[in-house]
Amino acid sequence: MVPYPKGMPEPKQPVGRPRDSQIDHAIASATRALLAERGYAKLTVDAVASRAGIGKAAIYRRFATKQEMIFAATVHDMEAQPPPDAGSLRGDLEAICAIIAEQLSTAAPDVLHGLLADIHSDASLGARFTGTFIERERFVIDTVLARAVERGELAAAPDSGIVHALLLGPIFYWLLILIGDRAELPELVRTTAGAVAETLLR
Amino acid sequence: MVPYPKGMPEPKQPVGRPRDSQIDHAIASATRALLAERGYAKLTVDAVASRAGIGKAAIYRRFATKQEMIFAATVHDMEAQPPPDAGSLRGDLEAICAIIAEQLSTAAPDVLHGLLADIHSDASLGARFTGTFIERERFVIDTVLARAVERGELAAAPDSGIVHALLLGPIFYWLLILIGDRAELPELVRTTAGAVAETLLR
Amino acid sequence: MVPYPKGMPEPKQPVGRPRDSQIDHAIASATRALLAERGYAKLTVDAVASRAGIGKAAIYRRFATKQEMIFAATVHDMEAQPPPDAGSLRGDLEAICAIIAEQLSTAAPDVLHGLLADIHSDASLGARFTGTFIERERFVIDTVLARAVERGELAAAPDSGIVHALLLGPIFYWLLILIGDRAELPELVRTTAGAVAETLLR
Amino acid sequence: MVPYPKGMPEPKQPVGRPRDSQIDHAIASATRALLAERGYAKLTVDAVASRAGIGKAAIYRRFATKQEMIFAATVHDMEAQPPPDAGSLRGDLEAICAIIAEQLSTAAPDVLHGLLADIHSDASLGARFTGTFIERERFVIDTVLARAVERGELAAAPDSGIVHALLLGPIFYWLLILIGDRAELPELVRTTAGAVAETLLR
DNA sequence: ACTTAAACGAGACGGTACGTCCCGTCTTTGC
DNA sequence: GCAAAGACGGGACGTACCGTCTCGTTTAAGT
Repeated sequence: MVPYPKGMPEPKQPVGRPRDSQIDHAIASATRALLAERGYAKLTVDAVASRAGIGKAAIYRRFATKQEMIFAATVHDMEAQPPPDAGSLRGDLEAICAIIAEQLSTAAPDVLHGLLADIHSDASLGARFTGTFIERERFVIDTVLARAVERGELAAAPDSGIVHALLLGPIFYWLLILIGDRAELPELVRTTAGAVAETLLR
Repeated sequence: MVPYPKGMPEPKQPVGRPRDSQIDHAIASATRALLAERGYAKLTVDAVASRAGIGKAAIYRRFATKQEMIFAATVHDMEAQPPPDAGSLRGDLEAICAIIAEQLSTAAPDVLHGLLADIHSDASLGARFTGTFIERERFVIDTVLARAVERGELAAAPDSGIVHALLLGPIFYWLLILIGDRAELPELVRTTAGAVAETLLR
Repeated sequence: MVPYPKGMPEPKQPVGRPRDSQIDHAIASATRALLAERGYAKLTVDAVASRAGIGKAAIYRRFATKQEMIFAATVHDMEAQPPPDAGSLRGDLEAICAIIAEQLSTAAPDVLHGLLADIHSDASLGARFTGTFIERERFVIDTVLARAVERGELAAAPDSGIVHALLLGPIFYWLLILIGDRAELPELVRTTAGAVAETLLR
Repeated sequence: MVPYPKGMPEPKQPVGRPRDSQIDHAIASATRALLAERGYAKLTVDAVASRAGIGKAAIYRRFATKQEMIFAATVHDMEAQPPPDAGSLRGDLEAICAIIAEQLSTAAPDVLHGLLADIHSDASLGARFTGTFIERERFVIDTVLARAVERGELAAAPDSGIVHALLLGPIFYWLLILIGDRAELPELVRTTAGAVAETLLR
């Protein structure tokens, strides 16, 4: 995630005291710790500043809003993954699914819901979310489908939106709505990927 | 949905002026109207009271928190649907899927996300959500699967949790994450139900 | 004090169930008890009704406002005293002073201040207060002064307003502002009456 | 009056943004203006904040309750007056009396009563009131009496509490209870001071 | 070494909404 | 047909956060 969404059109010659990168880490750590301790709804910016031993201004110098701060602290390590290449459509789908399941599992459901709610309460945040997370997955799925066409597994690439929903929906539903047992995730991943693969392959 | 979550375990002999059921409706209507007009994040209790032409106390007499109020107003008319009986597993699954898609479509994504976030930020609300919406769907799915076993379509009923996720996950994902075009919902429903049916029937 | 300030221009033929006079006492008792326990500022009508074992409507059927209720409960037994006749101006003044001191001593300072504040926050209440309590005292003082003129102690009756203030002011100040020891009241009464008498007699 | 009754016993090194003293004045001004316009009973904290162009938090950062705020705003400019020295007991007493009459005349009776009621409904406010206003007057009276003893006017200083009540009681009674004409105040002051002086001088 | 511009901790600021409390009125059911 | 019980509209209270804004101090880079 971009650490300094505020400002910085061109990397102009810095003047004055530079930002302390330790503070970046302190903010992220404090945010994650407080999310784990008290949950998304009870997280306050003052508490983060206090826990991190810094002033609120240091936070708002880096992030425009509380939501940006949380976004950066939580999705920070969700680095973009290159499209998997397992050699078969089914293998690729299962890999995509497994990676998402793995990434989503690291956060508590209330945090994910809070984040999603905040994202969808504001059009510009929603656009950023779509432009990064959603587009990234769409690209991965498109790539995998294109390779399947190249390999001759598929005659033509189907609507990738629907494949996206079929493939990732069950994982989200399991983790966010059913709050299901994470031990069963591997089975769910396998079943989901299998169902999608068979449907696509007719 | 239970209209008076506050108090009253046994329906004891009422004394004093009874609650005005018109106010129940006025609260729910005003809440829904304001959610539609201004969105979940900008809904205030004062605005609901003002719009409904009542005092705030009448709201807090019925609901312990703003979240309870919204919960009641939005999940209120999601009346339980009896399990469909289309004569075939595939038909039943498609019917379940279509009903959920229909119900979810009536609410804006930001409302659904706000609701889910609030539900999962509070244990008691979460329990009530699970106890109503989730259990209700689980029962519907279990019934449909049992009938398929009776008809000989299935040898044994599979894990209904996973079926639940496979069947409803894509719809949620489409509406809540992808914010996809609702015109494509029928196709998504058909595809999803088909995929699940084929997977179950091997 | 007038027990039923609401309604009742003429004592017309009562229709229906008559008011329960026990309730009058219950209200007054509960009011006095709660004033003693929690003070004027924390007295609520609901608490009085609850303590008296009656409904709030029974209170508001008798008194137009909370203030009227307290007024009735606290100044109820301040029956009008006839002007004293001790045979001398000084004796009369001391008697007036002593009676007021005695009556004021029965109430806590916070109650008196609360009452006075409520009285002066509303013009109509203020008028009623002046029309009863103040006029009554003025009449007593005028009578005593007139008798002193008759007896030849005074050449002419002085401005009774100033005598009023000189005579009762120190008592009020002692009890309401200084919150002074009530054991010293007799001495204060004697000194005050003496000073006023000597001033009037030159 | 102490501007910041909340916290801070020793004047330790201030950290962070200091309080804006303009806001202190704005609060006091707005409070006084609204008291004059709408009366004590109809004064609200929101109205004060709005009139002063500040947030409610700025008020509650300075004062624990609405009452503290009003207390500070109204007793604020009653600056302590040094004991008068007119050369005679009678002259001094009349000066004391006149100063009090002057100060009390600036406020409406409903404000004074409201203030007194609030002061006596709370022990801590009452203590502060006694510790400032009452003690200050007591000191002035003690000083004047001591000087009269030095001058040989009095053999020994009498009980200053009783002198206090005799001297200021009539003024309070006239302004707060009788709501008497302020044009007659000078005469009342002269008469009262004269009566007290003659009584003390035998 | 000295200037300067920005970052820093602390916390006050305007604003908004929350959930509570109480007043005086209204509406049931039961005696 | 009045009384208790208690719901009702209205409105103020004091609290909690948000995102911004001073304060006085600290830290580098550039003179």
